[in-house]
Amino acid sequence: MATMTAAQKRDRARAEYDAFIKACPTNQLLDRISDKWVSLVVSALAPGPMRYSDLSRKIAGVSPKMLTQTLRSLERDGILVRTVTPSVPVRVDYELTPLGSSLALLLTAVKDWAESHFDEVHRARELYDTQPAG
Amino acid sequence: MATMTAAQKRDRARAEYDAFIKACPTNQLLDRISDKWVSLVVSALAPGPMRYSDLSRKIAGVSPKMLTQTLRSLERDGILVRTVTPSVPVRVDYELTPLGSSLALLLTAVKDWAESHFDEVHRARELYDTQPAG
DNA sequence: CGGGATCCCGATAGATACTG
DNA sequence: CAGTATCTATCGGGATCCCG
Repeated sequence: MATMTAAQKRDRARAEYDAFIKACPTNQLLDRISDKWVSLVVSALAPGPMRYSDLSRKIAGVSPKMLTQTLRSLERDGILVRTVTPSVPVRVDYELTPLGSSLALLLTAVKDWAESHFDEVHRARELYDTQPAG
Repeated sequence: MATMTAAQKRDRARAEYDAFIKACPTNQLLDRISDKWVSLVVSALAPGPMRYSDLSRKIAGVSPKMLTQTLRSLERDGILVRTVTPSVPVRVDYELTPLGSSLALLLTAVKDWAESHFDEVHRARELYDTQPAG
């Protein structure tokens, strides 16, 4: 059993760590924001409501599965609302909630940071890449 | 070949879309921020420099591989600096750069948003989950 | 039109073991 | 102590088919 000690210690550490992560709202929402499609959907909806097919056209590279999946999770989180109009061909509209709009603002802040520091990062990368191995 | 048309169309769309993504600094940095370990490392280093082993202890659930990988990419991006002290047991310190500190600030903003809206999201989720299927 | 269900694959996180 | 190398399990995500 002595050989498992280290692994088990880390296991326990991870358990505590996981609890921390779960308890921490930041990380919960961080991986929501981080999701590639989430930011695109939120940005796409920021100007106003859109239909499903409009979204899939505007976002272009997304598969129906991921679009639906993203929309559902965002709906669940109260980021947007889904409105079904039972016309002959069903019509579904998606629209940001106030919460969603505030998320859009946060994403804007991230975007601003990214844009204002992008060249710095870029230069750092080039410098790093030209370094000799040692 | 006619059967591939739809897929190929989407493929081309994805290609253009990918180009857009690559050109857009926001997305580049967004998936940096979004990375689970990045936020933890940056937060850990915010108060001051730390050694490799200190980091691995403080962050707890991380494997050496991921820690190194994360540290390297952050170093490359100019978020932190790596200082090697060739003592008898080698000593390596990691420290945030000014750029890294500004990233820490951004993460704080994200954290603030997350904390102030977490209960909203939580309520939305509960509401959503209690909805009957239809 | 707007999805749900299913299968499948490539990427990647993480464990483990070894090295300077 | 500070990593590196390798292998595997997991999973996001795309393709496809089908339903309401």
